[in-house]
Amino acid sequence: MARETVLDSRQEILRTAARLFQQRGYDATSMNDVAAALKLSKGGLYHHFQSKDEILFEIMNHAMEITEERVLNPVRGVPDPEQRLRALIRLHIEVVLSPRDREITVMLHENHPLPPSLRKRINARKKDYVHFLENLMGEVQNKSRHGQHTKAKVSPRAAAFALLGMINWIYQWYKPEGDLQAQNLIPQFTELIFGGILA
Amino acid sequence: MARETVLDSRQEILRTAARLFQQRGYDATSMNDVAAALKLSKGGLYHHFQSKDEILFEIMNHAMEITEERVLNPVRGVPDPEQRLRALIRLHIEVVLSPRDREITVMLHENHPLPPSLRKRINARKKDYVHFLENLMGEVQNKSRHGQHTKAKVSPRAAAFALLGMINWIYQWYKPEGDLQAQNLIPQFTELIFGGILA
DNA sequence: CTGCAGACCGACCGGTCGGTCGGTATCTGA
DNA sequence: TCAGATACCGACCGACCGGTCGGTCTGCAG
Repeated sequence: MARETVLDSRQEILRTAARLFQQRGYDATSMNDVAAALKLSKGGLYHHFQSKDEILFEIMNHAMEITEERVLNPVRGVPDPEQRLRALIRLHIEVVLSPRDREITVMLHENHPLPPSLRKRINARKKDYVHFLENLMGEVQNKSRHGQHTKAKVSPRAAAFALLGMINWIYQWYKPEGDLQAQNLIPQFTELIFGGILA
Repeated sequence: MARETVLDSRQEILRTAARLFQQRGYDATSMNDVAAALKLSKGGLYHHFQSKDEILFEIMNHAMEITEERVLNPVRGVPDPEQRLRALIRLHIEVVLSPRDREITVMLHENHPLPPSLRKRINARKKDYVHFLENLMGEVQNKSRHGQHTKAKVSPRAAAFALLGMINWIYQWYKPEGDLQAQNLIPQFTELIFGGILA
């Protein structure tokens, strides 16, 4: 029981910290702010985490685990490459837009403050994602033009970075009350990518 | 003559500050750092600028002027919508990747630290750019399917945000020594967008 | 030669930051 | 019941932050 409550405390701290970091930015959020939002003293907060860096790292690591579980794992189960890419686009957009998963936005925006050793570990996980997407792009292109001897105009790598940019930039302009919402966004970005990589 | 040297000083400070802000981040760069890089004391630095915020605002404003002069103005001179969009993509990518224009990256990344009143002024200029691009996307689509009664699958607005995301995200992963350089990037992103919006 | 203005210095200010620490309240398992 | 572990408090630290200020140096106009 003790073990679980310890983990629960850490998780709750991370959730609150992620919310504040997303709203005000990492540097502009003090440990006092985080503690106060949890109705805790700063000393109490340092009982659970060694440093502010550790909190940021755990948030980012959690963000990578969220992408793993909510995007990559479901997607791996889709046999057809084209459907797999369609699923990835949809799930990735949903994760970025999910108000529940503020860790994602923090991970996308706050890489500077992390000390180099921790940043490398996050970047390694990001690179795995890029490679997965790059391979998937190649598969979709190969399958679509199987038999034909034409070559795709857009390389899988460029297409992967383009898609990541489109989606990961959403948090910079998206307003939930705006006229461009998730339901419109998913099919449109999907069409755009498929039209682009199969051209 | 005096007037010009004053402006030169301010410009040189802004250039150096932009470089440091881009490398270490705005919050992580102290006014002492900026002053030291200019071989100046902090007091001397405050002779030219009233606050750190003012420096950041001027950098961002300068970034918007760079886009105006190096992207929008040249592009406005292109009569054909399709060629206009092609030019915009190329010039926008070149500006983002130009090592000389570090202000752009700072503007893309550091919006949080700006006080609300100044941030609104920057955001207003950004919105103008989005609207310009949105209209251009619509023009290209209309011209391409003139006579046909089909409707484009991707709205101009979604396409505009997608393109901005693709390009503005580049600074997050681009390595000048990498295998994906500006010369490869420009035609590939161009193909991807045209394939996508005309699909 | 003089006097003034702009450029600049460096000591200093109040405040805040991340982080520490000694001590206490609370809970748990034997 | 009681000992020990865990959770937590709140005062505190040194460093550093953005910003100020009195004063000095220098170059130019009259």
